[in-house]
Amino acid sequence: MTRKYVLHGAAPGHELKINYEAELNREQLEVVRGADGKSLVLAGAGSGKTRTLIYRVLYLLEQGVKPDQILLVTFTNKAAGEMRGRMEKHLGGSMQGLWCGTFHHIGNRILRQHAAAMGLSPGFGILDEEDSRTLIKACYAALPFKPTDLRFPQASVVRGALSFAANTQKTLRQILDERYPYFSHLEDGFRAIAADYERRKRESNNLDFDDLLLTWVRLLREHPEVGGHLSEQFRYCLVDEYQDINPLQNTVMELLSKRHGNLLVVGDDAQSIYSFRGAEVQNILDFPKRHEQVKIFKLQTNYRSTPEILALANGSIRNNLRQFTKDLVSVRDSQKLPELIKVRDLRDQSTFVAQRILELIDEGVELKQIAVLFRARYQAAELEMELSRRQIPYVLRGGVRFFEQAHIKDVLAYLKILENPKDAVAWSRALTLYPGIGPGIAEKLHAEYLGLFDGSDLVAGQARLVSAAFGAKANKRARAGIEDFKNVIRKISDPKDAAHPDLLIQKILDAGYSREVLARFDNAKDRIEDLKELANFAHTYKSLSSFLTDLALKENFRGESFAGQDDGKAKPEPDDQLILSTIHQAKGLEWKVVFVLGLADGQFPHHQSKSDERALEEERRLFYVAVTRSQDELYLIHPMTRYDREAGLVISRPSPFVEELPSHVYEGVEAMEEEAPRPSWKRDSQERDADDDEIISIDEF
DNA sequence: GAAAAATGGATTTTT
DNA sequence: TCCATTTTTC
Repeated sequence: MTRKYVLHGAAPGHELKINYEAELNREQLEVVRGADGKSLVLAGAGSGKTRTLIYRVLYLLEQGVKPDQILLVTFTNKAAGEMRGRMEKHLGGSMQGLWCGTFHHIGNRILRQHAAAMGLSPGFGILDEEDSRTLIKACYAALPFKPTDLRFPQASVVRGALSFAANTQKTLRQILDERYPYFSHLEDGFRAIAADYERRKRESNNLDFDDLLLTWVRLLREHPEVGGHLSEQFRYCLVDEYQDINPLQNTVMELLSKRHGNLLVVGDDAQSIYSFRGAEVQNILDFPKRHEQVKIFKLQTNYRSTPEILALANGSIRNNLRQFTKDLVSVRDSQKLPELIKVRDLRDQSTFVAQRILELIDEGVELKQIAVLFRARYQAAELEMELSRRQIPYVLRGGVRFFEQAHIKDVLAYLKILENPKDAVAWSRALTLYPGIGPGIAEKLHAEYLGLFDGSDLVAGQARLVSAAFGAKANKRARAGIEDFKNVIRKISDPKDAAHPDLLIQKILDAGYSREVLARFDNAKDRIEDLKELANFAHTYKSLSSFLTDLALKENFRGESFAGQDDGKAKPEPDDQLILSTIHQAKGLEWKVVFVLGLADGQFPHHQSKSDERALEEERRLFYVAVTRSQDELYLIHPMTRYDREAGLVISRPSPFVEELPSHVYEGVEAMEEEAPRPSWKRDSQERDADDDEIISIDEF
């Protein structure tokens, strides 16, 4: 994709001259030209799904559809970002008003426009998962009984249940029966908390993630004039990764496309891996049943993987019962078989992977064309140490999100107080940083502040807030902290600074938060660096509100630079790095060489999913996703033992997903050390350092 | 009674 | 390592 199509002036579409026949295959061409009305595209892994969607959009533009009449919804920020990037390449830099983003992004944008209709202040804040949990915790006060008496579940469980009900559009009763039968008798408690949670969100002028979608649906349903207008505007609705859409998201799209019926959904049921968020594979399977006259397209040519890799993927996924049958065909030449590597333990797993990667580099493979995938984050820990020892640069995707780290959120809490003084969550977070102040006192202080005046404007109330009288009633131990807090507020309350979030962050650091970091965290230096980076990032924003909103909805990872947002001063990272990623994070991506870790029984599939057939099928789809990321070489690693805290060293069988494969689709290989066996888990670090360059011989059997 | 310190336990995947 | 619960302190 090196050619560019530049749009000009008022009728952008007419400047597009694309040779579709030359750039697309027949299957893709049919979609691009024919997917009007209700259309379902079943796209196999590596079949050029994104490409097809992009060309569909270009085609629509060429037909004279205005960019802002097109709504392209994707599932993750990463997918949205990639789509936007590739589209901009085609369109010469500008999206010309095209709506492209995640559900939550677009919901947010629409709700800001129509806040008044929904009784919201346009400056509403967004609670992330942690904020939401904190607020729910505070709601336990509303319970008619003591939580400990009835072994009432934790806030995260309550949040999970409420969120699941919202996303699946089921009642709390149903969710409790289906997913939390052991809490089924506590429905009243859940309800009491839910009611109080709603109240507190309203009073603090906040929405949580689910509210962005729920309120959007309510807007469409309860305000027909707005709903009609929006449906009129978005003449073409396209949904990517449709297999991961949950009923709530589906409702949004159904409502938006009701008038014109132009709803194109693209997905691969074999890659549905988000049921924990309420996605149901049944949703895509039933799409043709839910609508009349659905056009069904299939993209079954795989451009990514070798026939050998595809054979393994097909051999696995056909064990699932719930699926459309697809017949993926590779266009690539035959190469070597995928390998199943048996290693003794986790340590040997790391050693093997690191060593094989070094060999691949010798063979001329670039690091960035190699990925190591795993089921769960912690599985990468051991490998990370090994890579550091061998000085192999890597990026870990799926770590703690940059913006969700404690120190980042602490600083953001002050900004949120400025932006939305009613935000009780932010007040509590900032105040409880100070010694002597806990949640109880924080809540009282916030109430006192709100009582000072109508609470709508921090700047107006600032004089009273920072006066000597404020907080004088609190107990002695809290006094010093309150004064410190007032001091920070005093420094950041200059209205002139509101347009400069970076300045505000700097002031918060100077006013004492830097000291706080040094006192509280052992890796304080890194964290202060993070905060400076946050300030750099903030520099590109002209208002506090847009900065905060973007952060709440943006996916950004530690170690990843804020791509495209900074002013050319990208971090001095080598651009050739190994990728470590959870399988979930790897969806939609591809690499020449892929290693999959931990293919042992009990690790993958995750042991909790083994009893449930649906869950097991989802795990198998996860395995399918992992395998189909690979273009040329695939290594499945099976650690033959694992260390159990109680039982000691335990033998693990290979993953059932490997055992059920026909034996001709892979080659079994054993990786053993030459020297005498020794129990690796008993060795101390000195010994480990000593044999950095030991050699493993790889013998086929 | 509330906050701080100490202890114990567990850890899938994400907007 | 991070979080939640229990114990200790003010």
